Amino acid sequence: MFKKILIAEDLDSISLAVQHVLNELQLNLYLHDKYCEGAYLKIKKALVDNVPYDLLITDLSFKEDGLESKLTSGEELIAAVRAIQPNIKVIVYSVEEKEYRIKSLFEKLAIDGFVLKGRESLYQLKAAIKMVAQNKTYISPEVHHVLQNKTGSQIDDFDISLLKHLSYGITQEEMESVFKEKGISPSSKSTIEKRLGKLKILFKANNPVHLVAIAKDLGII
Amino acid sequence: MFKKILIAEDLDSISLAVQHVLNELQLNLYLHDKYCEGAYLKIKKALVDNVPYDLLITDLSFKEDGLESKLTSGEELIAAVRAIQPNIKVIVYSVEEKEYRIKSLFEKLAIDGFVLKGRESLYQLKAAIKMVAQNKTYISPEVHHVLQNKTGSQIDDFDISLLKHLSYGITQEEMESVFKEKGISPSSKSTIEKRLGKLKILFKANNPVHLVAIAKDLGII
DNA sequence: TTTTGCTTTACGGGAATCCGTAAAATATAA
DNA sequence: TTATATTTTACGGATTCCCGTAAAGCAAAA
Repeated sequence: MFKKILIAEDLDSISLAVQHVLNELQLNLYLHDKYCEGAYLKIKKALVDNVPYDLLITDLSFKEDGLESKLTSGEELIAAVRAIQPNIKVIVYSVEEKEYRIKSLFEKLAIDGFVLKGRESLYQLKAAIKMVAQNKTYISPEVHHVLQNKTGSQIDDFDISLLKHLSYGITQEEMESVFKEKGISPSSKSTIEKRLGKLKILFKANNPVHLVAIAKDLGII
Repeated sequence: MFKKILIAEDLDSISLAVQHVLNELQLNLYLHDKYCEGAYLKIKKALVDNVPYDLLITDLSFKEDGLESKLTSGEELIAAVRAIQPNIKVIVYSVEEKEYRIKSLFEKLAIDGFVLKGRESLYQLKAAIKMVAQNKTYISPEVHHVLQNKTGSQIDDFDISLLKHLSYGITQEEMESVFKEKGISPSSKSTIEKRLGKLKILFKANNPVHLVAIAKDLGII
C-alpha cells in the first residue's frame, strides 16, 4: 500500500472529504495543497530529500486567485510531476465528464486512476486507491465508456486552435492572416474552410455556430 | 439559530464536509438528500407534519442518473420549495461563478445566501449560516461584484431562446418558421436579426459564433 | 528521377448573414 | 378620438460563409 500521499485540491470541502477517506484506509501520511504550483514544489522537495511521495491524488480544475502560477490545471501539474518523477502513481478525482479531457488523461498523461466526483464517489476513491496500489488502473463506471469512443483522437492541435479562434470572434476571412502572424500552419482560407467542414461532419454540426457550441459542451475548447 | 436543516447536494464528498460544518456549529438536526426531488419531498412532508425545516442548503447542479426527476437543478428546487414554504431560508453552496445565474438567484428566487465553493469556503459557509439566521443576506466576497453589474437584467426570455436555438444549429433563415411553429413571438427574420444585433453590441461580440461562445461562458445558455 | 498519394492552396458560384431604410402594426399619451 | 412613440415586419445590397472543382506543393517509394 502507499506510504506517502499528496492531495492537490483547491476546494476545502473536497479536500476534507478525501482526507477522511485516507484516514479510514489508515493511510495517515499525507499532505494536501490548494495550489498546483504548491503541490509540484512539495513533490519536488520530497524527491530531492529522498523521501518521495508514491501517490498523487489531484483535481483537474483549480480556481485562479491573486497568486499567479505557472501551473494552472491538473493536467499541467501531472505533466510537470511526471517529468521529474515518472514512476509516481496518479489518481485524478474530478467532476470532469468531458470525453476529450478524460481520454487524453489516460492517453497523453498515462494516469493510473480516474474517479468521477458523484453520489458514491468516496467508495470509488477507496477502490481506486486499492487498485492502483496493485499496479492496476481504475476508472469510474459512469465514464468507462469514454475510453472506447474514437472521436477524441481524430482531432489535433490545429483543429483545437481553429475552434478556439472561431469562438473568439475571428472570422474565417481574418483567420488566414491571424494564423500567418502567429506562425500556425497551414493558414490558407481554403484549408481552414476545409478543416471546418471536416469538423462539422465529425460533430454533426449544421454550421459554425453549432460547431462551437458543441465544442464547448464537449470541453474541447 | 436554525433548528432543522436540509442539505441538498449530490456529491458525497461535499455533503460530508457540509455536515462537518453543521456539527461544528452544533446544529445537529439536519438531513441530507442527493436528489432535488428527494429534497423537495422531505421539505413537503415536514411541512404537512408540522415540523418544517427552517433552512435549506443546496447545490445548483445535480448530476443525472437513471432516476428521472421533475426537478433537475437547484434553481428548480428552490422555486418549488418557495411555492409551498415561502418563509424558508435558502443558502446556495455552489461552484457557479457565472454572473447571470448568481444574479437571477437573488433577483428571481430571493435566496438568502450564496457561498462559492473555494479554498476557504467552509468558513464562509459558517459565516453565511450565522448571517442568514439574523435575517441578513450573505454572498461570498469573490462574487460580490456580480450583483452590481447590469448586463444580466437587459436580456429577456426571448433573447435566451434565440441564443439557445442558434447554439442548436438553427440558422437565422430557419428561425422564423421554427419560432412560428413553437409559438414564440416575435418571429420575423428581421426582428431576429435586430435582436441578434442588439445582443452582439451588448456582449461586444463580432459575429454569431462569438456571441454563442460568450453566452455559454456567461452561463446564459 | 519519376510515380503515387496526400496536403495545401486557389478560385467561383450559391447560400447565409449583416445592416440600413422604410412601411406596417401595436402600444401609450393627450 | 387623434397624436406620438415603440415594436415588428419587409426588403435590398454588401459582406461573409459554404462547398465543390482543380491546380500546386510536398513527401515517401519505386
